[in-house]
Amino acid sequence: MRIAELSARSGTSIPTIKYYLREGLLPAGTATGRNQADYGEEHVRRLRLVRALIDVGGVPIATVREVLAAVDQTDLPPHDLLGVAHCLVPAATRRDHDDPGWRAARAEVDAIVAERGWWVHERAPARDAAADAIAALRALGQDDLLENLPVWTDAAERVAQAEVAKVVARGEPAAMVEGVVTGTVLGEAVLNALRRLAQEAASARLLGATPG
Amino acid sequence: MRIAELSARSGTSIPTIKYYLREGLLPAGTATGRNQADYGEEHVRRLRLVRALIDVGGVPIATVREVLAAVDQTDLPPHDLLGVAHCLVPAATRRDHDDPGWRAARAEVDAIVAERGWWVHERAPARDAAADAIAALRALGQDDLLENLPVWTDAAERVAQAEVAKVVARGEPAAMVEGVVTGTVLGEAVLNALRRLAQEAASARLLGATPG
DNA sequence: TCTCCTAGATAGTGATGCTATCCGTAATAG
DNA sequence: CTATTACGGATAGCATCACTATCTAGGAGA
Repeated sequence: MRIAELSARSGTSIPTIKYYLREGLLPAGTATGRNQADYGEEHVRRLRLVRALIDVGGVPIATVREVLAAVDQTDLPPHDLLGVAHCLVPAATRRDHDDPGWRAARAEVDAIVAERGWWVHERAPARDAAADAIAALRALGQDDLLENLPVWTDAAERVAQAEVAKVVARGEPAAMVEGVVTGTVLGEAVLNALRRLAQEAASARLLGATPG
Repeated sequence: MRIAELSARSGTSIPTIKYYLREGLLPAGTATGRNQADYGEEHVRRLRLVRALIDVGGVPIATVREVLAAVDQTDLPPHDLLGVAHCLVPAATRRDHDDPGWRAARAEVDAIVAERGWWVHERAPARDAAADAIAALRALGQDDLLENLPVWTDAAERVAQAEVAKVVARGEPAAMVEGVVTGTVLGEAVLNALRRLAQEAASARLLGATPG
């Protein structure tokens, strides 16, 4: 198919598709002439994935490129599958990692990981990300909210277990990698939205209000 | 205190503080002369909150302004407390809401809300956000991952219940509103990071790998 | 042939989140 | 009592991001 059809089938404008081609988010079609190329189903699929990551997941272009490069590395050992998802954690904030408050939060995260018996790389970016957020809550004097850390950890553990099980059940490496990416990013979006809904429901229940 | 001290105490540059003042994220200090103003502890506190929302939560400036305006509306009825958090859900994507796939996803969300007996506003933005993500997963053919919807819903329910309980326990309205904002945004950051860690752990466990 | 489409290149756009500079005034150190 | 520094306020500039528009030269289909 030519670019016009790819555009129609994916709901993405032609200039945007060209931009993604330039940025390496989408492989070039097979050239059939000096200025003609042919796109296939895999381009439609890839384009839909890109749009989902960007629109729903809010993943920046540069990160999408990295992730897709990893996705296309089909010769990954199974264990490194989730390594792909590491690219998806935004780089650490500029927070001062020498700040005692931050170091305490980071130690707290490490303690949780150890206590749960989680096998996590010592330098996983998610450790820092968790520490950032915990440190921020403490700095704001919201320590009482952090009493829910065990609840959060439990929830994270259950959810992650179910998710990884589904992905592993696929068996085929390519499908697994794609499951990791979509599951991590879009699953996060689903979970966050459900949490907001549940919060509204819980507040209505506890404060005995009538919905507006 | 003057702006230099406010800058030092909050770790935010003076130009940035001036920018926040212009943008209405930070109330002006009490003027003590034609070109002098005095800032207090509440400015340090507010500035730290602003930085946490922006740096850790990734909340855009315009949204921070809306949220803070709501926070300062101290005469809210308790039930509307969580309404403040609604401002924090990013506006719906440009996804076509007439798309049948999206409408099905939205119906699925409504079914979950009904089944759980959640009391949620019919037009809550989180309903649309959840539908966006679910529709994207279906469009990408990742239906097997959506079999985890009950697991996600359970997790969201437990977490939200604990969180709302903590906030309600505070009693004082001003502290409750601040708890809603920080809990929603920073709690989300903590939860997402913990989920990533748990995923890595679960994958190591299921695939029997050794940490690198 | 005539018109439209195409790939590829280059440049421009609008939003966001700061950052830099200037001005006239005020505190303050010597 | 000056010299230096800091201040508030205003304006303008900058870097990044994610597109979007335009141009060129070359096919494709009627």
